Amino acid sequence: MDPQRTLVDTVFDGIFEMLLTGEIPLGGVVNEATLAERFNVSRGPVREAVKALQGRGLITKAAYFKARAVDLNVQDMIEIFQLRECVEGMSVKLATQNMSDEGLQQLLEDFEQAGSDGRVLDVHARIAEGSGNRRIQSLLCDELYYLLRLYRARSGSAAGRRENASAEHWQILRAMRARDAELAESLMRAHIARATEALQRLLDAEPAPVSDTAQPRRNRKEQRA
Amino acid sequence: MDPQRTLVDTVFDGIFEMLLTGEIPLGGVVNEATLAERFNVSRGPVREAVKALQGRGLITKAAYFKARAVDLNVQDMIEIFQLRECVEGMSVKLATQNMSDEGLQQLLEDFEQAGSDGRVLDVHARIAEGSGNRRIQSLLCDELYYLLRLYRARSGSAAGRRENASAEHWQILRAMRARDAELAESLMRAHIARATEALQRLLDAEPAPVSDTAQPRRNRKEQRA
DNA sequence: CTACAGAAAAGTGTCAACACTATATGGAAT
DNA sequence: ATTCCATATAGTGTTGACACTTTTCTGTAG
Repeated sequence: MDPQRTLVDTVFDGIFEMLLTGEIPLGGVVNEATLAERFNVSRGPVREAVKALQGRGLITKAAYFKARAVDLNVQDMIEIFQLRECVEGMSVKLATQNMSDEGLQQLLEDFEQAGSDGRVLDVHARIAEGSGNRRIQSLLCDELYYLLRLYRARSGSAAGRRENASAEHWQILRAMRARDAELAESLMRAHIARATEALQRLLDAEPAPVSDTAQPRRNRKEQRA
Repeated sequence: MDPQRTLVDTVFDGIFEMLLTGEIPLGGVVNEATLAERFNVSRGPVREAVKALQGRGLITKAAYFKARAVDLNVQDMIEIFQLRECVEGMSVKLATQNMSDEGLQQLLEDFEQAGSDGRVLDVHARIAEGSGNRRIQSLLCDELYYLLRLYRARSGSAAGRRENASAEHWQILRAMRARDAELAESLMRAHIARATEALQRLLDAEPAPVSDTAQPRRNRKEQRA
């Protein structure tokens, strides 16, 4: 009666964990046979898990070539935050229009309870849920979520998290309660744009990225999609 | 030396074609063994292709349950267009800021050449390319592209395509040439929002969706994620 | 006739072996 | 020493068989 976890799910989580801890370095190769042995499964489930991770953008791979973990640099994060800026903006706009008074009240109370830090990301997830748009919710909470987690885990977790984020969240929630969708969207976009700017400064200051890639010497045919 | 097509790619395209033509009806079941026989391959490649299609949102599936083709209704399309509205807006904003004068000039000329209709979607793709944000480009041109194509193919292709889209495209391109990023974004968002409104009218008028699902009777345990 | 339980059938998940491709190795020619 | 080619090795792609779960079928009790 449990949601029936298959081996692919286990291996998927396992590989993601290995990425988080750095057991698989960013940009490092991902060997099917090794992983199969590691998890005591056949190569089949590993292949499917790798393909799923590929779909989430965490692993890159071309036919007959070894798979590599994604090499997250600051530029990539900036692009992700640019995408988040507009989507989170639309998310809060729709949520402001669609959420019930009760739901909004609940959200405010829960946020008050949780305290300033701790579960900052939860606010964004709750808003995405309230948007009523499942595709936006999936994009923010599933697809981009893994990339953000991975980056924060491997980059010292400082980047992206900021001091006055909590105050900005309060501003957004107030705009939502006032049912001012346009304002809420503007505030949210500014909220995320500020994080993007922090990344931009990081990029200007430090040319060498977070990656711990053991850059292999390029082989003849490797310049392929 | 070719980009090395694997059987998974072939089957992926084949299944997508079957969805476009309606050989697999929307919401219909997708049987691994049948498809394997159809394409003269083993079930392995089929499984991986199905998983890839699942990643693109074209097929839904839970462990040990039969896979089903997505059942695209108007509500789903509205949600996709809401997402597109904000992302295409950001896309054109970034493109206006980042594209070179030469690239922009080229884009204008190509659009003039192509005539009013024909390759309307190409403009959006070119702009996404010019945004310099690979994640936005991938979202618009890869992930959402398949869903749009499928919907247009199976819904009589009328919805989403509008008469004065070409004029609106010209407006956007003019704003880009004037390097007015804010205006370009506003125009693009309005451009797509108009399509969303058309869908909204469709939803109000016609409660019965496009789907040709042969709704199977619910089984005991099927209420699962 | 309907509802339920158990057995049969169909379908999905997993595995281990084999086929194909890319990478690494070693030697010959320059 | 360096470059090139042939060969060996490692790794990925594919397959068919088997294990597990779901779905359907069938008979029985109410």
